[in-house]
Amino acid sequence: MKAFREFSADELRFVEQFKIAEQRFEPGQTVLVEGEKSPYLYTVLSGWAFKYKMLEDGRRQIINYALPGDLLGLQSAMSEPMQHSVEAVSETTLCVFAKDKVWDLYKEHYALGFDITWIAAHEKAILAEFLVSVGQRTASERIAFLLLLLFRRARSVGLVRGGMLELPLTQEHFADTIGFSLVHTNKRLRRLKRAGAFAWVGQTFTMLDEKSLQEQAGDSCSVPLKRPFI
Amino acid sequence: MKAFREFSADELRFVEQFKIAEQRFEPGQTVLVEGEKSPYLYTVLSGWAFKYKMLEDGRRQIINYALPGDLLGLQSAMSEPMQHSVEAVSETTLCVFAKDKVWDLYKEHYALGFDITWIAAHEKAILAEFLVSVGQRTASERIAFLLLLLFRRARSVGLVRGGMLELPLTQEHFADTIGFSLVHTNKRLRRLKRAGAFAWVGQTFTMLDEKSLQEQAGDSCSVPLKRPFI
DNA sequence: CGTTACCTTGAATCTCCTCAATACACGTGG
DNA sequence: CCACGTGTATTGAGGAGATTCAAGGTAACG
Repeated sequence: MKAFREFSADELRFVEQFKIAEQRFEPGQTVLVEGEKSPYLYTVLSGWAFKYKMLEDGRRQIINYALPGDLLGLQSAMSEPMQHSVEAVSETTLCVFAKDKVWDLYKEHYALGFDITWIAAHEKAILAEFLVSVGQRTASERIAFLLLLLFRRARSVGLVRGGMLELPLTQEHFADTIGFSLVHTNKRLRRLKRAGAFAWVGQTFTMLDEKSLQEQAGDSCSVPLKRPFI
Repeated sequence: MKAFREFSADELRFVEQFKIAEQRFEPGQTVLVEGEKSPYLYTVLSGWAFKYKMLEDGRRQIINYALPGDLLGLQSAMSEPMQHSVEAVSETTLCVFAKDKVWDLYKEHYALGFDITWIAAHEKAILAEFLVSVGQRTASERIAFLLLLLFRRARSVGLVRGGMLELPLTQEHFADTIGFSLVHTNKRLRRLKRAGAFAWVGQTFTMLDEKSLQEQAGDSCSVPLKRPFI
């Protein structure tokens, strides 16, 4: 849980009493709902979740994925209603914090406050990357880019062993992330598979040629991956 | 410049010595470059700017617009290289801060640190809205949505007088924001104009029927607009 | 008066969407 | 054990939507 930055003894003590509980969510279960205020702030301990927004007619856009170490509910921790919903993909364990102590965190442990800002800025960078992808890249590029991004993020938190990764997402998740229909996503994904830079059978993703995949993504996947906090 | 939150006397004093200078940029001038580190942190005092990323082959995605009150260069203020470039649209005046004092800000004025996090979280919300737009909405919806968003943000900082707004953007900016070609953007924009919810002649945008435009945007334009800091 | 920047429009082509059908794995209940 | 439903993956066909290419128009500016 604290594989990111070395805390001081003081900070450790604070974080420990800041933590309320751990909570488990089943696949498909909703963690947070757009428009509601949550009294809690979460971090992911294990599992995959995703943030999304829906339009009235059912269209869904996945905003970002949450892997171990990521924050959930920062807006609501700042007394704003949630701007998106969050759903668990796999079985997911979250660490629950009391949002009413966030203020104390800034007051008494400014370094932690700085870290939270850093995380928010970092997530902005990821959203910007997604935006470039959805706005400018072709279907194949978007898929390659998303696979690459997820693989690298997963690797950076130790989820990749021997080039293999347990990837619990469906093609529908992919479609709703890259902004194409499920059918079209499927067709382009099949083509990419045949190109051979990766294998994806069942829930097991295997990276075979990362450099090649990066070329198919139109290069540039430049998301920084280290993270300082919690 | 401080139309957002009431500062304490202490905070005011800090912000004033935190501020280094004011700097003016001409239309088209580049403020920050992706990949570089800037020793400064900026806020917009007047004018319009935009944040964007480019792909190698020249495709450009506009990430967000910066209006008076917005922060520029937060990542670089946290010792990270810039994740996007920034360019001035109109003549723009920026307030320049020393990034090496950001740490002091968190240490001695935690409320300001909290505000910065708030701003970052708020911009995440805007990026998420853009992502939904580019990923899910039709061309017409995207244009209507963007017009609505810009109009409301401009209004919230006092740039709208009598339903009229000086809008210095070109259709190319629009195209690169919503993820369509310039030609197609033009055709759909003309149609929207004929629908009559707004007028846009030269650089003058006039809102005629905000509710109607919101309907054409597929409703929901739910971006919060108040802002606490600087 | 020529250049530049921006807006506008048509035609041909290609991408992507929708509809529809099939296939497979899984779990459940008869 | 098998029939059945459900969720996911796959593929084809036809049509809507977007792209590119190309051409023309206007206004501003030196």
